Amino acid sequence: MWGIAFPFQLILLFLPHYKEKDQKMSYDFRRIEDKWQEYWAKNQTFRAENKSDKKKFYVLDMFPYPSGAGLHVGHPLGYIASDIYARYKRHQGYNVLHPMGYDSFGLPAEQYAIQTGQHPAITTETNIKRYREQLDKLGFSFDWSREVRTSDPSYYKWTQWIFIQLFNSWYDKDSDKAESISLLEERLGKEGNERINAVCDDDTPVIDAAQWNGMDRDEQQKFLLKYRLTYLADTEVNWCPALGTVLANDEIINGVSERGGHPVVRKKMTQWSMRITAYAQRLLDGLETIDWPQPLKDAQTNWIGRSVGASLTFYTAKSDEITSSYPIEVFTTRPDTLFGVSFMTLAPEHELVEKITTKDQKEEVERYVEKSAKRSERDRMADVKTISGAFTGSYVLHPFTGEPIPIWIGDYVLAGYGTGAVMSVPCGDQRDYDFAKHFNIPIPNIFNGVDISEEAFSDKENTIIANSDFLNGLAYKEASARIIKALEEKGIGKGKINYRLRDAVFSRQRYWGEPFPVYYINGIPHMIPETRLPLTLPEVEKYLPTETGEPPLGNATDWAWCTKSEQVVANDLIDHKQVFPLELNTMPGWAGSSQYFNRYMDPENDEEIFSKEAISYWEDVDLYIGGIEHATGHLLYSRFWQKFMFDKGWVVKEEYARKLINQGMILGTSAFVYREKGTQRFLSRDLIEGKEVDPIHADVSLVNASDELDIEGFKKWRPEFKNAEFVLDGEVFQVGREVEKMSKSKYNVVNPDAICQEYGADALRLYEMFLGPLEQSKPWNTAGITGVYSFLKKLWRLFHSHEKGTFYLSETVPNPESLKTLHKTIKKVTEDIEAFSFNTSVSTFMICVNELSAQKCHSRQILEALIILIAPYAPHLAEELWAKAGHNTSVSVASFPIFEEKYLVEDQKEYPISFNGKMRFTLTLPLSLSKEEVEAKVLSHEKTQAQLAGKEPKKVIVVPGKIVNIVV
RNA sequence: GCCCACGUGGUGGAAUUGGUAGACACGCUACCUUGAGGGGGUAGUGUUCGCAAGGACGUGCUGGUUCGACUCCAGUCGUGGGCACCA
Repeated sequence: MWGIAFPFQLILLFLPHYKEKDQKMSYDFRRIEDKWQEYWAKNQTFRAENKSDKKKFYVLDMFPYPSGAGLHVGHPLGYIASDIYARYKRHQGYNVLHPMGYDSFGLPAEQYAIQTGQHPAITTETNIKRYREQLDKLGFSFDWSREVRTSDPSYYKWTQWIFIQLFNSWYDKDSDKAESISLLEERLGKEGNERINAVCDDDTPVIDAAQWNGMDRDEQQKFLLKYRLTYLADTEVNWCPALGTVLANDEIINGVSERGGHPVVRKKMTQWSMRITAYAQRLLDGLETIDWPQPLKDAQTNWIGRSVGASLTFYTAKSDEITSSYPIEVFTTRPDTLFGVSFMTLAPEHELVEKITTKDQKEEVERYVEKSAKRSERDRMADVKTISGAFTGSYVLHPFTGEPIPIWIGDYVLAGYGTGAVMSVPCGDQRDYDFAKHFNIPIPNIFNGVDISEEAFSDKENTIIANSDFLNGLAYKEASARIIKALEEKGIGKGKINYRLRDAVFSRQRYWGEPFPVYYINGIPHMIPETRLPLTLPEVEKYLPTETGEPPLGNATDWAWCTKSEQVVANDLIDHKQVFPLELNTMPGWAGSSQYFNRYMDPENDEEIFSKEAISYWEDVDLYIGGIEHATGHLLYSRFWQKFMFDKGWVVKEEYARKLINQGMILGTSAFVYREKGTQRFLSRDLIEGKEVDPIHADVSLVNASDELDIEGFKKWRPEFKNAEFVLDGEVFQVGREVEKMSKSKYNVVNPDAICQEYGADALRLYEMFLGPLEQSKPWNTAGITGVYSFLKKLWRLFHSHEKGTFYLSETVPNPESLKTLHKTIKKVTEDIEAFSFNTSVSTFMICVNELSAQKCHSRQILEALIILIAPYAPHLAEELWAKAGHNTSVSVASFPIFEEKYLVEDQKEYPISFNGKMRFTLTLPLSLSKEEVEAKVLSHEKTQAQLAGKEPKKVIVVPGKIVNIVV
């Protein structure tokens, strides 16, 4: 009995003591992180106030679409960076707005609903919960009281509201801003539209006041649609039959839908459009005023595609067969080459083709038109080399020479760009040149001293015009100005700036999006009253298009608007007198994300989109972090809406984000095992040379830091390989590695939850930053996290006394060495955060902790400063140490340490001594020495003499405090 | 084809903006510590010649500017991204 009891008592004696010491000493990140996440939530530590004497700072992340897959380690990268910056700004005394929300309308939830019948709102709710849990685990300092969800009626009320405001506006080119539609009506009633300089549909007829006043209300409304900033138009759209929806150009990849990969065809449909083209120039100009990455600005500049030139009209020649003369408008960037035109080319889809084609050519032209209509965009794109076209048989007359110019059609001219017609100048444009060569059309040379026998000459800068009447001898610029003047005098043309940017189609044939606040009377759209917003999404039985091809909202039974009761009523009640059908389309994904950054400023406001006080305090986003994939989508549309809001005086800044950073993508490091062809034998990586093998993806969690496979784990994971033979290289089986996009199908997805569980959120945050520059794409490799994990443990140990086994800070005056280490760190870390160079600040922390550990520093003065420095990066650990150091407020409001030069002052320098620019040895010398003294000391040194080997130095360069270079 | 970004050890990357290339980590090697470990520690680790001291080479490639170049200039190759028969 005693024999057992004695050692047992011994254990009892030692265990509690041992455990206690162990617990105090060891870095128990799970307990610490749970504790502080709870503390922040309970105390609303990061709640931002709209009224404050402090200066504001707004740090914004692109809000996520809550997908069913949850977050992988690539998603939080930008959030960690912005969180560090937000926390840093709080330490600097700013009132920081750092919100988060969800872009929760979208196709995946809808497709899931189609498959399962589950309402998208339910899936969305579930996904959001999951996202929130994952985000919370990472210790972000979001002000969750400001959360927005684009699918929430209290939010999309304001998306609908903005839509109505756009509907009620038009763009006046004279005032160069959006104006109220009632102003336009007033002017139309007084003077017609001849003097109204507006952005409007191309086919808008010129009318006088009498004509306007003579229209009935419906006709007037139809006419106004030509001006409204959001309008209904028959547009040729990318119709995807499989999805039953229209896709934007940027939602189509290689001719198939981005989501699902279904075929896409061209089709005419009545759609809502946004007149973003009205803002083309201002969207370009605005880029100059904001600190956004150049590649992103380039992408937007490209997308807007401004080109300067002239628009002019040619008239077709009458003939016995074609008895009327038709105008053909063209746009050209080279009006100076007008005398070099030797043919015209129309897009096969051009409306005039039918009218001007002669009997003789009819068959050929029809065949060609038919042929090119069949070709998909994809074919046309893939097949750039083939030159094809057909002659219409008709001519236009040259506006100055009167010469007849043959009219051709060719599919290299795009119906959707410019006017769908070009004046072809083969000597000055390679495509025109190739076309002319192919069809034996003459190529007149209108350039002085240029050989065009092999190719066209398109160098504007070195152009001297010849054979061109009054343009002879002029350069590009002068010739263009002269010809534009001449065209204007003749009344057949003018200088023009053309944009590639198209108006944005705003209708989607989907269920899970914002309903339009629109009902129809006689096919004319009317807005429901603002006071009745939001118009909430109706329930439907099925989320698919209806059998008659209507959008999913066509399945709703209660989807009609009663103008008397001002509410949604059953479809049965539609009488087209009081009750009218509602719009069946919904808004696209980018609608909800185009103003969310302003709504965060005052998210609970039910009276206004945001209060005047809120917008005038927060103004704009100081730092916006997100992916570059939104360059020509969200980031362009949101700028457009902001400019509109600015015109209306609702926001105070024309550009909503001063600075933007694109975080790079985190790539996966896939692992491969190699199976010998035709066998069940797997070979370790080093054994595959000369063998024919099939690489097979292995889950990255089965591979350790040395690329060794857990064979048993692999067999369990892929039971079909249970009996496979594994040929080892010595003791181990090695896998191959390859960097690919992180994706489920490649088994290289790394889940942040697992990492938090094993190493903690602070380690994950540090590691994501340590990986490399924020903007750069970089591969993920979980193995490396042990580096920052050991660093955190080392940091923890720095605050504990090994002897006492407890938390320990000394109150003694710090030694100069430790002060130097600290201030070196303050300097570097401050510079790094300001430059968004988070990877280098993590290394700086490591160096700092290495040095302080070596110095056995326990000084409160030093270590408390270090806690604050590191708090933005590892907030949980910092809070815990801060509390242990005796503080009872959150470290997040402590002032950031200030760098003091005096601690870094050196009195000597280890000079690198180089010969012909190559460093040979170093020499420590006092910094007080003059140039001459340094030179003398260095030259007399024995190592210098050895290097010189008796030769005389030709020249000695001394840069005091930096370097000595001796030229031999 | 046009526009943009980027090329540094076995790997991720650093370099005070023209001044000691490879900081800090991962990995690897050897050793110490622990009952054991996904623990802690010490030393080494660009390539190459050499027992060593020491030398040579080295930032995609070729030139140039400079006392001195990863850094600036010209050209070139490669990788990634955007746009694309845009008149």
